[in-house]
Amino acid sequence: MPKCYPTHPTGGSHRFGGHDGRKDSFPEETGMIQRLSRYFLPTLREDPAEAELPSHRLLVRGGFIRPVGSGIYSLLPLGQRLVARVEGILREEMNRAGGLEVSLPVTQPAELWKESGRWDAVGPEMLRFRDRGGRDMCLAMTHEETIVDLVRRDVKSYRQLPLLLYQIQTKFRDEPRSRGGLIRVREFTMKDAYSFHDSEDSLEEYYRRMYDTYERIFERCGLETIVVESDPGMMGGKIAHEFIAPSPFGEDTVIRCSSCNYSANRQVARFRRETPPSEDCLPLEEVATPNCETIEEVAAFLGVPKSRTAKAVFFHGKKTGLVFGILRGDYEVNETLLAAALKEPNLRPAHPEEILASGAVPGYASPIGVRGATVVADPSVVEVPNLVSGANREGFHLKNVNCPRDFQPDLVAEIAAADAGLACVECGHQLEAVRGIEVGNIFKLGTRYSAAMNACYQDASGKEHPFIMGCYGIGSGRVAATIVEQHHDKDGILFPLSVAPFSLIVVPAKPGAEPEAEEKVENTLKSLAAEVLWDDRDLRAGVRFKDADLIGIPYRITIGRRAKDGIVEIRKRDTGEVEEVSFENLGDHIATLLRD
RNA sequence: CGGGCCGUAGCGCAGUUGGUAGCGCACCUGCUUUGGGAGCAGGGGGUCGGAGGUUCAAGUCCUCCCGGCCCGACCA
Repeated sequence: MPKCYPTHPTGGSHRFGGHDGRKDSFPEETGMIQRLSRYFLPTLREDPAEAELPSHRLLVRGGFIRPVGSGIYSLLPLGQRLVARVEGILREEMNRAGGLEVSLPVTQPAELWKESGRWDAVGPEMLRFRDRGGRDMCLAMTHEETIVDLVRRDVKSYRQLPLLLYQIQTKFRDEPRSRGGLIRVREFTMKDAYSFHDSEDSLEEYYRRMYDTYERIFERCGLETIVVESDPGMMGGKIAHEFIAPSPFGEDTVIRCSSCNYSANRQVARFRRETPPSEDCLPLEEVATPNCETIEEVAAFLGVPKSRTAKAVFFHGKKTGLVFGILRGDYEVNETLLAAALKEPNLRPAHPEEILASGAVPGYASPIGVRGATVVADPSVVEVPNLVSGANREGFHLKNVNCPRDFQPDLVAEIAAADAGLACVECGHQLEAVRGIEVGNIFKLGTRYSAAMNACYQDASGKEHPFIMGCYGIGSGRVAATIVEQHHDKDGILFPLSVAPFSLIVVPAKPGAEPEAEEKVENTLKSLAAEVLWDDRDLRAGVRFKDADLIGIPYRITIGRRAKDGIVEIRKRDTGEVEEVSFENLGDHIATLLRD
């Protein structure tokens, strides 16, 4: 018999980037039954040593992903199917919202980034290199510049607006610290969308639409999320929201009110300061406080509550120079709020020499007598009388410091970080803190990029205006990993049906032992067009049950003991409940299960 | 970029006062097993992260470098 090579059913390599299912959820494979003996599923019996997060552990162990370098992963067939399912949902919902799919390059010339000003503004997280002609290039970490360039060339009239374009594309950010498997990587795939408008109202309409679309997307993915106000950061927008999936291993902290619906990323969260005690201003007094360099030590030494002390924090801004922040001793500074108050994009902790040069003494610092620093005071120190503060002299503090009698801040702004237990800025009720993973974000960009890059349309009177823009991102790999974070147990993953790489796994207790039963089940599944993994491996049933549990396929059909009576078992992965179903009822039964 | 831990077979690990490399799982062969990670027998697989040094002799001691993980700084 001549050896022949099967033609690949999908033909050619139309999926570039490797992570980019261009079709919705494998339609060409609908109804497929994949023999596990012919699949590539290297599961591990033991947890990989370096993995800490459940999703990292389970995705490596379950044969979904393998590490290639720091923050760089390959997707194996099962992982690729998982991500493709997530991306299928993203694509369906973006299309439903009126989005048009495009594909922008990952490798980009520096010119576009120089036009927007981000070539210099963005730090080492952008990977830069030169091509053979010596031209500056970079790997895209986001695509505002490219999309603006695309649109400005061919969209000239308000009649072409609004326009919503999106892509599902690889991005590269050279994170200083990648971690947690697919949760925080350097190379990742993201659904990013950009909208173009001729009015704020139109932007608002689309922003709202994307907000609703995101809620649908995460619900379909089986993810619980909290929507919060967020910091526009380097995107330079005005209004932004993040979708945070609660998880004990999340890197973001959501501050939210348990009474009203206030919620915000801790980076921008506000809170209501307590009403300050009303006291007469007492005379300033210097007291010796040897070896009291922290608020705890000073408060304990002098026997005053921390809330009656003032804490000094020092930063250095590129534009501002030395920044002296002062807030109530029991609060923590929020660097994001401080930077925003100063309109200072580049804030870093100050070096000791810089602090000393201003006349302030670290550990014993107060704004009194400090020169050459921008003093930013939180309202808490402005309102509270008779505070304990440093004397700018080693080993001494001042009692009864009062603002503005003793010092006059250059700026009064809320720079204290909100935290659990403080009062809600809206209703005064207690705030709570929740850890979570940011799975999506939406920004109102305004004209930040269109103005810088001279991307304009003409209005009805022929006048030119820069596009008003919004942008909307969801990391597909991160969503996949977050689903695992929210859906697993001690035995493995519990995929929601909507994103499961396969809907069903068939495990014959002894493959080949009941050929008629296997054939009946196979024909039934084919007629249902279900996506099925069929575990025909020559392994003990127990091993295959363990693997089935590990990889989280929602339903398992076991062909076993009662096959000769015309009965198989259907086991639900998440509840473990088992039903016995006859061959005659199998089709209807599974159809019902897969419909929900 | 700072602090901590760690690099030995595909995975998980052991390796004593320095003496020429091991265990479990996985893999290959055979037999027995077969509904929750089987048993026996045989077998393959290692530049011990890399470079330099000390030594008669280095997985082990010293120096430098590289990589990984965790915490922090940073970031969306």
